[in-house]
Amino acid sequence: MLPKGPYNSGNTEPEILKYWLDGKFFKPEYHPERGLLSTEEMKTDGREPFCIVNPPPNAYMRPHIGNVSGYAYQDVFLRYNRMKGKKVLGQPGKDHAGIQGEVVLEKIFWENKKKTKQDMGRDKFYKASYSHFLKLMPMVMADEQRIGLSSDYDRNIFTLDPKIVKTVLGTFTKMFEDKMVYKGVRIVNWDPIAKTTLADIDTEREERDGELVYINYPIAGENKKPKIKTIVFDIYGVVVKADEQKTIDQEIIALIKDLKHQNYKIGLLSNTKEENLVEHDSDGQYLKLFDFQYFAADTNNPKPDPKAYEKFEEKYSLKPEEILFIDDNIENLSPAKKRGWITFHYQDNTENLKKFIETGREYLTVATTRAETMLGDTAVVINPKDERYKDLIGKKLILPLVDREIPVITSPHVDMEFGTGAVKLTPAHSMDDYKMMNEWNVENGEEKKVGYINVIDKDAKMTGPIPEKYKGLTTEECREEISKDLEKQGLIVKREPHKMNVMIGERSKAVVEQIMSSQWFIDVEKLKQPAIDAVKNGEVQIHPDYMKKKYLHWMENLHDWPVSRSLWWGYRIPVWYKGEVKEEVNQETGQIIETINGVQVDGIYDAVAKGLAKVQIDEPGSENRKNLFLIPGKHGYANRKLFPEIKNEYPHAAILDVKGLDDPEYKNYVDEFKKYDFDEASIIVAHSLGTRAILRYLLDNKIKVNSLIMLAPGCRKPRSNGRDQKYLDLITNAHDYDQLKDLIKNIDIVYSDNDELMTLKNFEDFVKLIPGAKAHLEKNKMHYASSDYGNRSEIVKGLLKEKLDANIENNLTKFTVVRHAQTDHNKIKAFCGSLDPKLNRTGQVQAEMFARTLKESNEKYDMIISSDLKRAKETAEIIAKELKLEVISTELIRERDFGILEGKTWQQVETEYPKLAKKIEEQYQEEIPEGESINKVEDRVRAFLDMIRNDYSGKKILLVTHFGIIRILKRELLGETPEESRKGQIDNLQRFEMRIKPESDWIQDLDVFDTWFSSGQWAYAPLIANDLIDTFYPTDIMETMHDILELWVSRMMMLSLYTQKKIPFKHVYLHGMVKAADGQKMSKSKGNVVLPEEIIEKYGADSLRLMYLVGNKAGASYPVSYEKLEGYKRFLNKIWNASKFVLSNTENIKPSDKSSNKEDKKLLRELMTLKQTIIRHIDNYRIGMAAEELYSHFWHYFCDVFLEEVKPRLYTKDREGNPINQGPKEQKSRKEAQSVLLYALREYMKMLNPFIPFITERIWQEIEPEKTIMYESWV
RNA sequence: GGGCGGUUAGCUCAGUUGGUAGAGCACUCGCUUGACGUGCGAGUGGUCACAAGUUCGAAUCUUGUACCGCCCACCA
Repeated sequence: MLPKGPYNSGNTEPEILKYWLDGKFFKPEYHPERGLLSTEEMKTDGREPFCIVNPPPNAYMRPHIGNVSGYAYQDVFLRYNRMKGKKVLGQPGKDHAGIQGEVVLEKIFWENKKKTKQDMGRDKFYKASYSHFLKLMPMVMADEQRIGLSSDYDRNIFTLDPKIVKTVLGTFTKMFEDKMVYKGVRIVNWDPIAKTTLADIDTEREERDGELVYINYPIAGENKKPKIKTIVFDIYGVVVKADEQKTIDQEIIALIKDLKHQNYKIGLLSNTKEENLVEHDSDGQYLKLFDFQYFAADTNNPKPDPKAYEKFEEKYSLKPEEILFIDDNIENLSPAKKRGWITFHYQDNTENLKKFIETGREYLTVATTRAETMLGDTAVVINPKDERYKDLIGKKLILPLVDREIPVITSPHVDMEFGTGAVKLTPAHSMDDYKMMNEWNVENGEEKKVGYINVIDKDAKMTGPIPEKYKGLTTEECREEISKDLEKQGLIVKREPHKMNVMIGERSKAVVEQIMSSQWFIDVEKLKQPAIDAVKNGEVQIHPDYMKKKYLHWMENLHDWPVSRSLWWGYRIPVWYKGEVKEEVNQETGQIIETINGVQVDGIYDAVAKGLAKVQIDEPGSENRKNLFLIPGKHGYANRKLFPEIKNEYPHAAILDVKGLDDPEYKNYVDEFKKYDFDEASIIVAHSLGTRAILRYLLDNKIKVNSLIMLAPGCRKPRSNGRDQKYLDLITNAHDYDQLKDLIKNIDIVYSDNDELMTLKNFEDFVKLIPGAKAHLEKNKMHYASSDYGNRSEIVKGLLKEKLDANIENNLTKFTVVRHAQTDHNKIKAFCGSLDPKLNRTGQVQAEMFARTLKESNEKYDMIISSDLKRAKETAEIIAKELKLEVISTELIRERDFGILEGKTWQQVETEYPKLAKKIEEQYQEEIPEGESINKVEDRVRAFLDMIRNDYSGKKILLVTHFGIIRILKRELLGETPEESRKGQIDNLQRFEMRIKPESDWIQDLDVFDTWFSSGQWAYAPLIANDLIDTFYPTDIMETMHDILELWVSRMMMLSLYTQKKIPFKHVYLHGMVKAADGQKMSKSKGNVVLPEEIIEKYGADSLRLMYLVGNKAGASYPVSYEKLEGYKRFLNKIWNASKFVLSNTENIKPSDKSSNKEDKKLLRELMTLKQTIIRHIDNYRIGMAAEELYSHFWHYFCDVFLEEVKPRLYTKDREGNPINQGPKEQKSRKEAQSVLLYALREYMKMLNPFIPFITERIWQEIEPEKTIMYESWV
C-alpha cells in the first residue's frame, strides 16, 4: 500500500536509487530472466546492444544545469531501449578539463599550499592534480546518479586514466606513421610573461589609446606613381564669407592659393555656391576668392551623394589616381574613397598636407598603429578594386629604415576606406596579415610568394634581420624609436589618435604578441572527407536535422588543426627529442629555425630521420623495453598476428626479419642475429623454429640473456627429409644444456599440446634434458595454451609485461638509506654537523645489531657508501664487516655544518637565539651564521646522486648518512615536499628505501594536446579501456549540447572514422542551452546560476527531468521555469494519488486488457494509440512531444475522464453507507473495471518510466514488489 | 561580412507527411473536498512578424523585407 499523504520525492528518490544500484540494474550484464551475467556471457547473450557514451562532465565540479539536462535526455534513451529488451550500456566518464582544469588546479594549489605549478615541478603537479581530481570524482558521479542517469558507474573512467591515455597517444603515433601530423611554423598568440601560447579563448581584449601613424613607403626606382594633378576640396561650412570664418580657414586658403601657384588644378565639390566663397579684403570689400577649374554641386550635404564623385570625374574626365580629395568631415570621406580617390582629412595639419601633396607621387602611404612591426613587413597590401593604386600592383616598395624591397600585393580583405587603403603586411606578427599572406601565396604560386620575417622574440623584444639599434628593445620602446627615426627622415605624413584593441593574456594580463612558433598540426584533409560523407549519406543522423548544415559548413571549411598547447595538465605529446629543442630566429632571414641538440631540423620527419626524435608512447629506453626482440618462426601465427600486436604495444620492439630460418644453412640467420645487440637486459620472444635458432646462436656466442620466452618451440618429431632433425639438434644436443642455465636467467615456454607435430612428451623431455638448469627451471612457468591459440597471445603478453616490469625494477639503482648509530650528541639531541664525534657504546651495539639483522634477512647489497664523518663511517664499517663488503666514503653526504649552533641542544638554541630558532622552525632554508646553507648541502647531495647515476647505476646500495641528508634525499628521491620531509624525527639506524631511475637522454615534448584531440576519441576510448569495443561500438546515440557540434562532434567523427574505420555513433541528439529564469545566459557574474541540486531538493529529480523534457524540441534553448517545476511536481502528485486510488480499489485483482464495457474499451483503445504515438515520437527523436503527450493523456484523459467515469462502478456503498452495485451485472462490471484499471496503470507506469523513473519505480514496487520496472517491456 | 536559428494567447513555449490554432502559467465564472496540501468543468484571449508566390486550402512549402538571438570571421 502506498503511504498516505502527498508524494515525497525527497525520501523516495534516494531509496529507489539505492534499489537500482544494489540490484545492478544499470549494468548491461543484468538480464531480466537470467539475472546478473558475467561480462563474457553478456557479450554473447544474443540481446541487441545499445550504448551511449556519456559526455564527461568536468571531474572537479558538480554538474551544472546544462550537464544535467543532457543526462535527462540520455537516460530516456537508455531506459527506453532497456525496456525494448536490449543490453544497454551507459558509459560514464569524467573529464580533466584541459586548460580550465589547469587553471582551477593552480588556484587550488596556490590557496592550499601557496605553491605555483613551477614550484611543484611538472611531475609532481601532474600527480597531485590527478589524485585531487580522483578525489572529487565521486561527488560528480553522485550527482549523475541523483538525477537517475542509468549508466554503468562501475565502468566510470577518468579521461586521464592510463588506459585512455594510451589510446589517445596511440592515435597520434598512428597518425605520425600515416604522415598526417607535422610540426610547422605558424603564427601563435604568445604570452611573453607566462611564456606560453594562448588559444583565442584564453585572451581578452582591452581598449587602449593608440596612434594611427601614416608612413610613406618609397616606391622603388622606376615604379613611381602617376602624379597627383587635381586637388578637390569640400570646404562647406568653413569658408563662406571671410567674416564667418570659424577655425583654420586662413591656412587652407593659403594652401589653396599656394597650390594654384604650383599649377595644380583645384576642384570644389560642395553645395556651397561658388559665388559665396569670398574673402573679406583689407578694404572691407568682398572679393571673389577662387577661380575653380572644376566645380560640382554636392546637393546632398551633409550626407554627400555617392554618385557625386562619379559625376564629377565624368564631367571633367579625371583619373581617380590623380586626384587628392580633401574634406572637412571625416564621415564624408567614405563615398569618395569608394570611388578610389585619395582622401585626406581637412583638419590635418596643412604642413603635412602639403608634404603629402608634394611627395605623394613618390610614396605609397600606409597607416599603422604598430610602427615597430614594419621591420618585419614583407609586402604592402591593397584592395584589388582600389583604383588609386591599381598601377602599383606587383611593383616594389622600399621598406624605410631597413632598405628592403617589398612587393605590393592585393587582398579583398583590405578595407579601402580605412587609413589610406594600403596596409603594411607583417605576417609574422598579425593573424590577419598571416592569413592574407597564405591566401596570396595559394593564389599566386611560388614566383610571387610572400614570406614572413619574425622580428619579435619570446620576451617581446625586437630581434631578427633589423638594424642593430632596435635589437633587444621592447615593442613599445621600438615603436617610439621607429616613429622618431621616420619623423627625422620625413616619412611620417600624419598621426591621428586611434582606439585600438589590445590582446591581453587572460591570466597574466600581459600584452599578447603574435609571433611565429613551431607547432604541431594535424593534416585534416584525409580525415574530413569520411566524416562529411557519413553525415551526408545519412549514416550518421543529426537531430535536429538543420544542425546538419552547421556541421557540414564547418567541416567543409576546416583547415589543418593545431593540436599542441603549452600546458601541463593533459596528454603530453608523445614525441621525444635527443637533446634540447630550441626555436631561434635566424638573424639573417627572420625565419624560425628549430634545432635539436644544436642540429637544425626541418620538421619532425626530418628529426626522426636524423635520429634526433622519436614518436612513440613510452619514453625511449627508459623502461628498458628497447631490448625486446621478436623472432618469428617458420609458421604464420606469430608473424601474422601476435608479433604485430606486440609491436603495436611496444613500438620499439624489434621484429627480426629472419628470412633464412628454414634454410638449411644456419649461417644465414646467424648473419641476421649479428646485426642485433642481445645482452643481459634482453627479452627475447621466439616462435617455433626461431626459438631453436636463437638458442643455438646464444649458446655458440655465449651471450647472456635475461629472459627467453619460447613460443611453440616446436619440439617435434623429425621429418623424413632430415632437415627438421637438423633444427631439432640445435637444442637437443645434451652438451648444450649445461650452458643454458648460465646464459639465460629465465626461460618461459608457451606451447599447446596440440601444436603442430608436437607432443607433451617431447616437451617434458626437453625440460628434463637440462639437468644443470633444474633449480632455475623450477621458477619457470609452464603454460598450456588452448589448441586454437585462443589465449596464447594473452599468455605471451602477460609474461612480457611481467618481464618488462622486472627489467625496469632490475635497472633501478636502489638505496637502503640508514642514519648512523648513536653518538653522545644524539643522546642529548644536540646539533651536530661539522663536529665529528665517534659512536658511543650504545651506538656501536646498535650498529652491530643492525648488521646482524641485515645479514639474517638475507638482503644482498652490492656496496656500502657512507658519509666520511666518523659516526657514519664507523657505523658503515661495522655493517660492512658483517656483510663482507667494502665501504666507500664521501664528503658529499656529510651532515650540514650548523655553524654557531653546533653542539647546542634545541632548548639552548631557543634561549640563546630565540629569533633564529623561530625562523628555523618556520623556514627550513634559514641560514645559520657560520653554517652551511641548505642550498649548498642540496647541491652536494645532487652531485652525489649524479655520481651514483654515472658510476653505480643499477646497483643495490646501503647508504649510511645523516639526519639532514636523509631529509634532502626524501625530497629528491621520494618527491616529498619540504614540509613532509621535515615531519617527525629520524632515529639512529632508522632506514628508508629509495630508488633512482636511470636518467634518460630523451626529452619529451613540452606541450600537451588540445583537449579536442583527446575528447575527439571519447566515443571509443572508454570502450577500449573497458574491453567492450567489440560489443558496443559503434554506439547508438551521442547526446550533447548543440554548441559543441562543430568543436566536439566533428572531431569524434573524424578521429573515430580514422582509428576505428567505423562511425562512432548512429545518431547525434543535440539539446538546447538551459537559460536562467530571466531568459539570460547563466553566468556566475550575473548571479543567475541555478544549481540542479537545489531544484532536486525542492521539486525532485523527476520534476526536473520533466522540465527538461516536456514540450522541448531538440536544439532550442529554454529557460529554467519554476512555474513548470511547480506544475510537474503537481503532476507527480497526481500520479501518486491516482495510483493510490487504483491500487486501493484493485487489491487481489489480476490486470486484464479485456472488457465488455464501452468505457473500458475506449480506454484500452486510447492506450494502444497512445503507445504507438509515444513510440513514434521517441523513435523519431521527438522526446518533448512524447513527454507532453504522456503528461496530458495521463492527467486529462485517464484521471479526469476515465477515473471519474469508473468511480460509480467501483463503489459498493453509497454516501449513506447503504450497499449498492450488488447485482451480478454490476459485480461483473466492477470486476472488469478493476482489471482494466490495474492494466492501464501498469501500462502508464511503464510508458512514463523512461521520463520519470523514480516515482514509477516506486509505484511499481506496489504492483510487482519482486521486480524492477526497468526491464518491463511495453514497446 | 559569412553561417544558422527565432518571430504563434498577457508570460514561457509546443505545433513533421500543408486541411477549421495548442499546452502550462496567468485571468474570469461555477462546482468539488473519502485518489489528489487540492482537483474538476466552462470561459476570456491570437488576421500564427510583414509582403509576395505555390496550392482547392499555408503557422506549416518558396522568395523577399524587418526585428531578435547564436556561432564564425573582421576592425591595419
